[in-house]
Amino acid sequence: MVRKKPTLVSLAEAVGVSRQTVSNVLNNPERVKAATRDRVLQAIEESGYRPSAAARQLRTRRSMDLGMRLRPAAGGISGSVLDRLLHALTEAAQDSGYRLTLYSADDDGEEIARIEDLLHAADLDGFVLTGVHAGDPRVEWLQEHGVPFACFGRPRGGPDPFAVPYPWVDVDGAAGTAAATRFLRDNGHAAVGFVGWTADAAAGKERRDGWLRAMSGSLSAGELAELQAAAEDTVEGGADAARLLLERGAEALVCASDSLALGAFAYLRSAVPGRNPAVVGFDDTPVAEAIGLSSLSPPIIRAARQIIDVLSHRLSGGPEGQGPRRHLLLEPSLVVRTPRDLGRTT
Amino acid sequence: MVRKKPTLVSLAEAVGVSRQTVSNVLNNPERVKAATRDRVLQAIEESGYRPSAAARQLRTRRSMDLGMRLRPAAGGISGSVLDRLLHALTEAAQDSGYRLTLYSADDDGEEIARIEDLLHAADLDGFVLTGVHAGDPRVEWLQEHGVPFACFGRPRGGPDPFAVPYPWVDVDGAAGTAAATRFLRDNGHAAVGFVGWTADAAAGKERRDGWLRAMSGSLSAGELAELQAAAEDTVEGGADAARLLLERGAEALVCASDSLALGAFAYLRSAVPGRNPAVVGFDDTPVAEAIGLSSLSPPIIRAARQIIDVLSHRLSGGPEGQGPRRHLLLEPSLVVRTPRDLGRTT
DNA sequence: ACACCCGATTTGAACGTTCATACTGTGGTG
DNA sequence: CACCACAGTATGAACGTTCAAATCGGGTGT
Repeated sequence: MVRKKPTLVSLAEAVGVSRQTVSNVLNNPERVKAATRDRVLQAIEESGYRPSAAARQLRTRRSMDLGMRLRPAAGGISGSVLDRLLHALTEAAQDSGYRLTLYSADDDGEEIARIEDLLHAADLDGFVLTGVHAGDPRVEWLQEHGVPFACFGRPRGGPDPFAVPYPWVDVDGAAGTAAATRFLRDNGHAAVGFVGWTADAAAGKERRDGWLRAMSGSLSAGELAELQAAAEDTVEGGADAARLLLERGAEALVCASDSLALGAFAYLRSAVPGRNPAVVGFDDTPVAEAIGLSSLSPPIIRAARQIIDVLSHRLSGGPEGQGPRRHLLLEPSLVVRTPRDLGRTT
Repeated sequence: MVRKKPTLVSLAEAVGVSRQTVSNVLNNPERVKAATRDRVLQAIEESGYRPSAAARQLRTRRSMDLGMRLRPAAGGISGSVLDRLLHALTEAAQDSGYRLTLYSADDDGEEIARIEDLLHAADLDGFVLTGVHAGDPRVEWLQEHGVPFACFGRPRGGPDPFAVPYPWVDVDGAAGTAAATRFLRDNGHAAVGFVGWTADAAAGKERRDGWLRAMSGSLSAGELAELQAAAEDTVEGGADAARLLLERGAEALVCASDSLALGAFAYLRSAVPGRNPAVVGFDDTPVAEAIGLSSLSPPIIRAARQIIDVLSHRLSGGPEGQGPRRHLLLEPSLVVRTPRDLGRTT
């Protein structure tokens, strides 16, 4: 059976020093003589001592605990990005000695209430925000109350995101679509089309710009205008857009999402039976892997690492000027797959 | 600006009572006179007081915090079930006043180490286990140390799951496939085939049994044997199996997973161009919705509710005999969709 | 009138840690 | 030789809560 939990005091008298010395071994090792330190460390090891988070938190008002909202209806084919972020954040936080606490809220206002709750009651040290937009009330509230936070996603729809004082990481959509476009062109497709969204202007425009950048030079502006289409972010939308662009002479397609790409993929399959569809999606969702669709994979692990690093630096009172960059744009990597042919399998 | 955080003491002297009275208003309201209670409650309201979780935890050795492991490679098309469970658990826990803390671990042994950590350091009150199997070392360890826990998923591969002393919730696979089979038969398909897994015997067998139950009576055992196939849990596997069963006369298919169903769906699409494929998947993953595939939706929210209820009952020292059932099998519900036709959209 | 009980409230102590400060001994300095 | 600096260690207090036990004012019963 397990003996009674060891504490600083019980450990101290076992070793024959004072509790503060043991505490120092853990928190300020340089203050204690090497010989003493070793004896204490060994005793800690043997007893399996773990400092009580509650006691420490009560004294220091820090919990080593970060909060993140779990969006309720994260469903949909691309909801998975946030889920993957969550996984990566959990690991990154754990590696840095932090814990991750989840909460749910239906809207921004409710989230603020939850944050206030957790801040007062549980002394959370910082928060990870997703889906921030210009004039976001959560950002305002957190800044006003001096609460550390970091965002996944730039604040869209406002002034230059690089000018805001708070940290964020984001995926460089333009770099992604540009890389995908170059890849398709290098593989012999001169006329690469782009399928974007009708809604969500900012992110969609960025992804289109990447394609545009990689295409310009070889085609006229008029020709390029013919090679792009906008649709709702659904499979049907993608199929419709693919049909349209195919008629206009597109030979390959870069899509703003995997949903669109899935539709385009399926359409090309049935419309041009002989050939494998040259389609690239965005976000590299599980479906893409399942059906063998090439897609742009966001560097979620890097992003999570960055979020934790920047929060951890801020929380340990690191120097203002130094530390990880405040704003970070990460390029997605193109995952190339060969489409699975399901119709005629042997 | 925010005033200094109120505490029991500051509140108490503001109202003119002792700290213990305020504490009692919160924890044992019946002990304090109605008039006093009202005065205190109002003061709490006005001041926005929140009891300090750390102080409470230090004193009571309870954290109101539950732990759950986030599996590292939860990817794949059906990883989403656990993610959806996580969402539902977050909400259910929050509703019951608990918080959810995540941790990651690469295997069961590492998970035990993490649990021990969190137990000592953070006083977690209980854990949610996923993917338990017969002779699971985590279960053994938790039981031995008297730590409350609840499982999502029955312990497979051992004796009767209903005989184990610890609580679990699970999805009734047989009920699901039986319902799907009946649905297809009611819609005029006499020969409904089943596509199962080669691996993962227990869960796969159960899903097949449901189909068998719903089919038996109308067909001979020999005919039924012809109408089932086993494949790897991939899209190609599903397509291959669909082709095979189609040749053997199947008119509709019930599949053990959405991956298989997706493959079968795609195959039927291209093999029998005129008709909409009559295929039902399992788990109702986002892909199913995207492409219009009917699927069996596991009652995740109910399951989460149950897990929290059973843990919460145990933790608040509820009577052994009463409270929520220890073992709960929940029937998935069939989500019927009309397939999207992407080839010939107008 | 006295002892007694009971509901309502208060007080002292404890949970395990860290901060601020106080103490010790040793070696160097005026 | 008295003094000081300093590294190393020890002590008191505090963080905010809850448990256990003490106190306070009325009634009641005899």
